[in-house]
Amino acid sequence: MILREEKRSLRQQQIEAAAYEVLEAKGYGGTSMQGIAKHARASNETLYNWYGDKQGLFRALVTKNAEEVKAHLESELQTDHDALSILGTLGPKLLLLLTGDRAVALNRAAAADSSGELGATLSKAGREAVFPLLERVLLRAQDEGVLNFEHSGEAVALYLDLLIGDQQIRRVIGRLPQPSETFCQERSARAVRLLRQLLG
Amino acid sequence: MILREEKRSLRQQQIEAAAYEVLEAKGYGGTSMQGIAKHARASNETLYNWYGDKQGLFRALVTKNAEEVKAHLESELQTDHDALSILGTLGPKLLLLLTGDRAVALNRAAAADSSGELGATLSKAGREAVFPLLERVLLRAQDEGVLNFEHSGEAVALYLDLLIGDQQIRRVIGRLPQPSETFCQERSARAVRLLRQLLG
DNA sequence: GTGTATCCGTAATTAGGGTTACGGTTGCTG
DNA sequence: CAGCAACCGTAACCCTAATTACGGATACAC
Repeated sequence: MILREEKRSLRQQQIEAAAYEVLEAKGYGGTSMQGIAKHARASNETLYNWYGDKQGLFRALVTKNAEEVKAHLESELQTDHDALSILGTLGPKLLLLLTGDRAVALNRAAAADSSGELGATLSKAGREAVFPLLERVLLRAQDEGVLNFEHSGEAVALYLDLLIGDQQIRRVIGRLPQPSETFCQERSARAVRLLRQLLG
Repeated sequence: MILREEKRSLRQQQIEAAAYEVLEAKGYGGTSMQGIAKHARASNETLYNWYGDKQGLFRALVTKNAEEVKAHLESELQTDHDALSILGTLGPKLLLLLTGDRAVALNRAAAADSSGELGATLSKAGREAVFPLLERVLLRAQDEGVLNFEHSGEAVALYLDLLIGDQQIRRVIGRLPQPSETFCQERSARAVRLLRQLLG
């Protein structure tokens, strides 16, 4: 006997999954509420009742995706491995998520959103949420005597430059395919190696 | 007595300038041929006669912008300064151009273009054209005994990671304002400093 | 079983945009 | 000057999409 709230939540997940399929297949410009409704076997009226308007639906997509990413990465922090091992696990995952089809589609939506709202949401719940996680890891590395830096914020920014660089924008404009897990592992290992050279 | 070709070229520049104004103000999704025509005090018919269709107009914008950027940077290479001085001049300019309003607008257009054509044009005439310029500078730095690397392509990629990092995507999704010239100078200097630490 | 809220499938309304077309004006050439 | 090409300003055609509305079906509560 599923509760009403749970049933609705389940239905919303189905609708949101359908939205991602349409978004990834057709881009933001090619994604209509009607298209999503049809794909999800839902009605326009339900979408508008639940999300308010198109922007509201996309706000929900961005917000929930970022929460999932954050939770996923945060669970990596619950280990008592040493900091560089955590980076070795976290780095490839982060890069893979940020360059995955879903993230690319959401970034494209944000690029097309002239209100700036989706970009703000994407960034606040994305990079800006991940930043303090990474900060904790790098501070742990400093406690362990592996890295040495004065400003933890700058150390994190450097790590992100080395890990991500311009991979995202090149994905978003369609110039890079989705990277393999091997590539992400290698690029993450390179980032850690270079970080140690610079801050070790 | 202006020649007919020159007059047309001049008129095209006016139309393209108007296109940029609309594009930067309203984003790609909010930019219509009618809007550009009106802003440029031109007719739809002229636009379609000269550019073929909307995609053709944007292709021209991307292509011409990239040519200008490349020529601008290439003129920096015609000096016989030492390599790191050239990087000191080239780096800030490149970063400033890549994060300027025009580049951001074009990247947004490319992100919205599901054909992938604008992204390909943007990248081929942008990053992929600048890459060999930078390669020549870094090879010059190696000749001068300042840097030492095995693969010049990797050295250039590292430099771009350090110079640009994720500045572009964050501009494109609306999370960063246009950076100041001072910021670009500082970030360029940091990139050179870190490059020397890693490859010096 | 009855009543009601919710949802689906479908359609309508409104607005906007890509592209083409047209009458009139302008500019150039012979 | 006459003829013609090119361009402007305007409108038309066709299509798409955001949002709202409606009849009917479904599910739930009493």
